[in-house]
Amino acid sequence: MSPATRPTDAELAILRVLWERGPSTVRQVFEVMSEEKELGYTTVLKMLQIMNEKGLVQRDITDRVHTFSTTQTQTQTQQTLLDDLLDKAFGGSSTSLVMQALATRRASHEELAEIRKLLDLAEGRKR
Amino acid sequence: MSPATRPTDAELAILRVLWERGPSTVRQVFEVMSEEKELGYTTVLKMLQIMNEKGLVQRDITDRVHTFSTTQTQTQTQQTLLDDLLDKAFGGSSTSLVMQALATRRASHEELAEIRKLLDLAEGRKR
DNA sequence: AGTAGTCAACGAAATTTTTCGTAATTGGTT
DNA sequence: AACCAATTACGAAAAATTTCGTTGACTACT
Repeated sequence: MSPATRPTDAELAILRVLWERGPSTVRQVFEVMSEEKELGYTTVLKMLQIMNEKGLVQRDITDRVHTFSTTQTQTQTQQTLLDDLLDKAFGGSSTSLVMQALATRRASHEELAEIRKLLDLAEGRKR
Repeated sequence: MSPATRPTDAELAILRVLWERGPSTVRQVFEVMSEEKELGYTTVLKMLQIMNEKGLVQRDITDRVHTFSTTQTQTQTQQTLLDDLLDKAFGGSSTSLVMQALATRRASHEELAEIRKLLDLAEGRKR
C-alpha cells in the first residue's frame, strides 16, 4: 500500500488532467497542460514516469503509446491533502478548517443547502 | 505587500511555533522544534532569516537576542493555504472542499452546531 | 531497406528547499 | 583589557523537485 504521500504541485497539475480526462497518453496530458503554461513534452513524460514509480499513477503498456491513469480517486487525494493541511496549519481541527472555508468563501444557496444536509447526516438526525 | 506566497513545510513548522508561543527568539523556537525532530540551531536561525527576507516573519533587533514574530495571523495564512488547495485540488469549489472535510472527519456536537450557525449567517437568515 | 515521424528511456542540468559548519560579533565577567 | 558563552551572519552542501536534451526503438510509408 502506498503511505498516501502528498503529491507535489507539479504532480497535482498532472493529476488534475487525468481526473478530468480519464486515462490519457503523455501527449494528451501534454496538450492540455501546454495551454496553461509552456513546457516540454519530455517534462510531462518524466513526471509521469516518476509518478508511476511513486505509485501515484499506473500505466497501460499494451499499446505502443502508453496510457496513464490515476491510482487514487480525486476524492482520495483530496482527503490526503486535507489531512495534511489540517495537521500542518489547523492544529488538527477540521472544524476550524470548515469554518474558515465557509467564512470567507461564497457558496450558492443550493450548495449551502447541500452542506446543511450533510450536517444533518453527520449529526445523525433525520429531517 | 506580499503576494501571499504559500509557506513551505519547513516554514510552516516554524510558523506553528510562533503562532503558539507568540514572538520568540531563535533558541525558543529551536527548543520547541527539537522536541519533535532533531535539528540544528543554525537551521532554525537560517530559516527565520529566509522567512524574514520573504516577509513571512519580522524581527525585533533592539535587543541583542533578536525576537521574531509572524507578519500574518494564523487565519490569514490558513486562508492562503486554503485558497491554494482549493485551486489546485478542488477545482475552485469551496463547497466540495467543505463537504469533503465534513464527510470524513468527526466533529463534536458543539462544533457541528457552530458550523450550522455559520451556515445560517452565510445564508443570511435568522433562526 | 530507407526515411520521416512519434515515442519512451535515461541522465543530467536547473531550481527550490532544507540543513548545517564555520566565522564574526556582541555582551557580560573576570 | 582579555576571555567566554551565546548569538547572528554567511556560504555552501545536501536533498528534493522540476525541467529538458539526447538517444535509441518502433511504426508507417515509401
